[in-house]
Amino acid sequence: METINVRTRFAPSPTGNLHVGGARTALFCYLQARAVKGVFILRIEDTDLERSTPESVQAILDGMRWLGLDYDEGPYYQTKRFGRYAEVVAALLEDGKAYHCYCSKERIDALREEQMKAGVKPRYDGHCRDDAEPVKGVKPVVRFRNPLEGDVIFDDLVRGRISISNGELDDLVIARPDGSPTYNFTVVVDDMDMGVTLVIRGDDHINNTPRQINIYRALGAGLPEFAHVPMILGGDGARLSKRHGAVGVLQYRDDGYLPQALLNYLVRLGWSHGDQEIFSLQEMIDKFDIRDVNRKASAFNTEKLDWLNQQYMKNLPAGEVAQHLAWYFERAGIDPAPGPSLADLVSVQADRVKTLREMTDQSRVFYENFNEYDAGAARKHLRPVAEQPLRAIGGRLADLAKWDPERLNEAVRITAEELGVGMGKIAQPLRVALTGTAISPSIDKTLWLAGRERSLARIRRALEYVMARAAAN
RNA sequence: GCUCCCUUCGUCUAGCGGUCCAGGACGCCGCCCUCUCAAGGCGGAAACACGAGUUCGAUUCUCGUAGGGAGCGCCA
Repeated sequence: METINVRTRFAPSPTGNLHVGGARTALFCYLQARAVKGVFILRIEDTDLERSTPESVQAILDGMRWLGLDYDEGPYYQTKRFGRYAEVVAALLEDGKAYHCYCSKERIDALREEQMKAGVKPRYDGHCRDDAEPVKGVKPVVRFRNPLEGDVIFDDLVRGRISISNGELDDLVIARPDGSPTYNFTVVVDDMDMGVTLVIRGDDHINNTPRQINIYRALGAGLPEFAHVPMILGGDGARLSKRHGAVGVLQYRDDGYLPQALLNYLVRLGWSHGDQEIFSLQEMIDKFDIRDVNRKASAFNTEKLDWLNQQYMKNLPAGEVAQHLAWYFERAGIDPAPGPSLADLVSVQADRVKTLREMTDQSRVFYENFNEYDAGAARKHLRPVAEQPLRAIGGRLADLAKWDPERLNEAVRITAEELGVGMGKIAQPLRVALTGTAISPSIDKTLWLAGRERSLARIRRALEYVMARAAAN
């Protein structure tokens, strides 16, 4: 595997958005290719015309790009390769390695039902396998002539040796009456034509592998290596589905996660490197080996993703995080121009929130005016006793030479000392005055982000509120 | 039903016969810090599914049992 040009591929079918399970498979394919300086191919398996949609194709492409999983070849589309599949089917037919089958769906269904009832594995009985009579008016399907005897054995890079008897397999349909090819056939032709040397895919395909291997052999093609990675389950241990909420990669983007964080979370699902939790993309590439992947399905845990996301928000350069944040601001309709730089904002907010979306929501107040005070916060902190502290700090701030966190902190501290009260007596009313709520960054940082003009105006407004309230009593 | 596969704290995992009365991380609990919320520091509770073997010795090897997953399409 490490000696010659490794070629991996990610081959999703565009019947929905790129979900986290697929994204992790794509990540593994990507990492393995990069780790050995191989080639990573993207192929869209869109032979199911009924369920494939252009929107899904776009969602997959967008998801890949957002994650930064760039591919070296593709995207290839199976729908553009129908001519090639027909050619291979014809060759197989010619060689007697496939045959026409005229059995009706009704017959097949009845057969299956019978077999299930008899307690055996349902499979095609080979009715048309040998010299079947063409049935007038029936367009036949093409079936692959699977070997009757022997076992198919392969050494899966993550599962180890897997063996299944040909007696368990049947003659699968490789082309429908209209000539369109089926999945198990197209993958083989594509992987062969595209020179794929390592097939990494979900372990829901493990049962398909033996029959695909038989097709490779019939085609006289060399076998790629296989690595079947376990699935990702929902937080409740059940198979991941829409009822688990966010399953699409782009949903995580919309919810405020950094692509680095999601990638980091995903790579640690089923893979590890000692006790290390945080991996840059480069570290993943350097340390990843598909053979180290676990066999067990793992449950998706949003709390840990949240933690990772915060780690990234805190530790990435603020300017880099700010670039992502700008996207959320735009989406939320916030103009960043009248407020602090987004990098400054990130440096203050990163360790207080889990997502960029939360950061956006909690930062609006530094860019736009708020309409009213949070009722509970105002009741508790904007009381008549707050008048003196607010006046004192307001006066001191107005004269402050330079508006930076150090000086601001000092101003609040000195004011508290002069009034002979604790920091909280100044900070809390001030916090509510500045943000409308009792929750915000430390008071010096809050002042800093709000800026001089805005802060002074809001202190005046709070004083009016306090006095009006006093007068009302 | 049949075939294939899986099984260490709630979750993600380390462990590749003795170093394990099982280590790390998230979460949880407690304490500290503190102008709110966080972040941070310190500490704590928490797991080898079960039963037989093999072995001087099994979390680690083998076989069963139980539980779970996937597949059995003219879907991919």
